[in-house]
Amino acid sequence: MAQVIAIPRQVLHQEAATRLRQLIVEGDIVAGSKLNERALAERLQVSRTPLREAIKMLAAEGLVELLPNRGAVAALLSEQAVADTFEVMAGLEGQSGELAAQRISEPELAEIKALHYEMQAAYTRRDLSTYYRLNALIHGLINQAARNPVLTHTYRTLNARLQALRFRSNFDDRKWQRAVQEHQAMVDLLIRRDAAGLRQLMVAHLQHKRDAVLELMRSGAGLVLPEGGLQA
Amino acid sequence: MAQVIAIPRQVLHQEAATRLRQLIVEGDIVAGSKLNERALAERLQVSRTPLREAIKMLAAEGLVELLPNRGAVAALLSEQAVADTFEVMAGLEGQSGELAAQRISEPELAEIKALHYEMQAAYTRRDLSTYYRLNALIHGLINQAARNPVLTHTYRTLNARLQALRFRSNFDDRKWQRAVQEHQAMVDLLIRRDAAGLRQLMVAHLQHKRDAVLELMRSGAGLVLPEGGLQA
DNA sequence: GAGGAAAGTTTTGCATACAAAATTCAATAG
DNA sequence: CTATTGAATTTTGTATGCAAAACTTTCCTC
Repeated sequence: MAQVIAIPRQVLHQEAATRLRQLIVEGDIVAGSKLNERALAERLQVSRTPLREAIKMLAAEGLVELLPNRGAVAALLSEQAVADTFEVMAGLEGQSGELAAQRISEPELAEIKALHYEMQAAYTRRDLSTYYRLNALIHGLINQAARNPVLTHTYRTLNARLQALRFRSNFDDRKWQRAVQEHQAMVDLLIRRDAAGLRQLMVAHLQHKRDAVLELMRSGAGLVLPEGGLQA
Repeated sequence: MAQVIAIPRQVLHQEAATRLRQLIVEGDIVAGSKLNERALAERLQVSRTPLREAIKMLAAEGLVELLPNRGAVAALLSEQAVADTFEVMAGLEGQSGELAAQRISEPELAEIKALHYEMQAAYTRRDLSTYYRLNALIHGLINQAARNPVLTHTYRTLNARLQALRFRSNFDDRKWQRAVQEHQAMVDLLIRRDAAGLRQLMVAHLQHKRDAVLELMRSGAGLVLPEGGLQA
């Protein structure tokens, strides 16, 4: 029997959804901007039919807002919506921490420790980009360690909305330092398998992050603007 | 200027999504069954295009599972998936309770009290159907009182998946009685604005509900089967 | 009768065509 | 110059047609 060579090429609407999600989360499509179907279809090299299906999926994920008869826009979060989202994220992170402390394996914990040291190095160098990448990885691993796919999915979906904001909230060095200290405490609590303690810490950690982001939103600074910045 | 008479007729893909969601959540479409596009389009009186868009939305909500090149099926939750979903729901309900205790208004509290008494009446009559309706209303109002639309949306989405199971978990009278007692305690804690207490209680309440549902799933009983039941 | 290939049928996935709604733009009245 | 009306254009929403994949049935071999 001939070996089945599986070409893993996804169906087009999945492919389109993945790429469009990436465009929005990474800020290539600016929050609030209109999604022109013809232009996007051209850009993604698909016809409008699978693209529209992809847009509907992202709308259900909250990354896109549908305006009946007027198409779709990349979701733009109000200050209140950001606060609300962080409030829920704090709960989900708290639960992640609580469950992770109960369920994490030694290899997982070792990896988190290693990433934590790398992150400390990035902090010492004030390398914000690397810091952010490692920070996201650590939070993701803690979430994974909670061993609950529904929690992971819910967490990732909400997180994508926040990432689409493209904020970089630790420009304030005092806050940045506190975040690093909190991360150190997370590792310690994980080692001690202190579920209640880790929950509490992660809720606080997220609240601090929320405060930093809201402060930046209010000041209008810190948001990574697209090429060309804002037009008058 | 002539008054604008808004005919609130939704666009077809929204209409289709709403009706298909209802069909799945209410059990008219059995969990695990295949969604035939032609047949469904016929049933909903739309063409396949908006129906497919609706299916993609429900897939993103977790009510439908997409099988590439093989269409879609109404999501069927494994025992593990049910346990995971309840675990997250417990966290969301706990947070709802915590926030509601801090933010609920007097009229909202009064309405919850009233519904609670009605629910006690339904319990006394062992009127399961009315009990379930009121129970869902009360949980929904507590969630609303938390004043966080993101929390509400997340809660509703996950809840829809569980509702699609069509379980009726309080056949065991002891468990049913405990649930009613817990509801009484919820009202008391809301009156005292005891946020931490209500969080704790609602987490426990959901854990008990999870246990009851899982027990029913394992026994195979208690699930409301479609007309005709299971075929061999 | 079991197993398996091949033809036939159904169903999904995608592109396209067309209708309807919204937007743009120009012309004109005030 | 502003506002408003209405035509022209663009864009969205839906239906349909066709190709490819999956599924079913038939028929043949052993």
